[in-house]
Amino acid sequence: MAYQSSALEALADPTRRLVFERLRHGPSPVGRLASGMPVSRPAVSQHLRVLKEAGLVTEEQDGTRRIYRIDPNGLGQLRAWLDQFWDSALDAFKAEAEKGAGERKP
Amino acid sequence: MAYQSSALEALADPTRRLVFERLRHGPSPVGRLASGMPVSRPAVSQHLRVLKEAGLVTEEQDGTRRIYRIDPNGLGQLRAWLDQFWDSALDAFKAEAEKGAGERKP
DNA sequence: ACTGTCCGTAAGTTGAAACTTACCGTTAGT
DNA sequence: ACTAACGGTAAGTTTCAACTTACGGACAGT
Repeated sequence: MAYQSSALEALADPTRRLVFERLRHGPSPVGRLASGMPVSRPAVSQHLRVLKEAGLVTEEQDGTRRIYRIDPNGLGQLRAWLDQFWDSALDAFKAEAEKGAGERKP
Repeated sequence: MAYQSSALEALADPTRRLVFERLRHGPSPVGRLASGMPVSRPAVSQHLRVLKEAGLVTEEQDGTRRIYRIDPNGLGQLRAWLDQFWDSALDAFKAEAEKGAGERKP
């Protein structure tokens, strides 16, 4: 908890979303992620740090490189938060609709 | 489409999330939303505009006030995007796990 | 018509975050 | 040991968004 917020903030940035989407298809070292990106490698590195702190990716060392991959955990928490929100919002919507119908003919 | 991104960016801001969470329990005019908030009423107004442009809330005029309420539409799109992401990420995860198992005994 | 309430918008300030370049440590290969 | 590849971190710049105050327009009641 208080974890979805950082995940939300992490995914808000377009460049970071691009990094994340590249990881969607499988793990990758930093250099490969950065190549073909509109920003420099250090920038990608910094984005990866944010994603990691948000629990959205994990890092694994392999020799001189660091392999990053998506962490289903963080994504799951975000999904849970959204679902909960979705449910209560729909409840409020329904309750209000019924109330409105009651007021229509007083 | 290209709608989840603005929704994501909208919900990334803590104050805006606070506004949105207040609407979670039912519709409200701006003044009531702003009262008891850590920011001024104009600030809340500006946040509501962003939420509206992201398709997360709707606005209805009632005399001199504007009633804001959550728009399930925007929330649904965001949820759909996340679900899709979730699915493909899990697929990649599974595929990689199998590949890893195959490499374990070559 | 006058007054008060409600709220959106304009204009300006400020702090944070997304970049860049430069640098350094670590690992692997020869 | 030397060298090259890989990538994290420091420092500095710049852009942008979140706020403030000030203002004005629309509606409701008297």
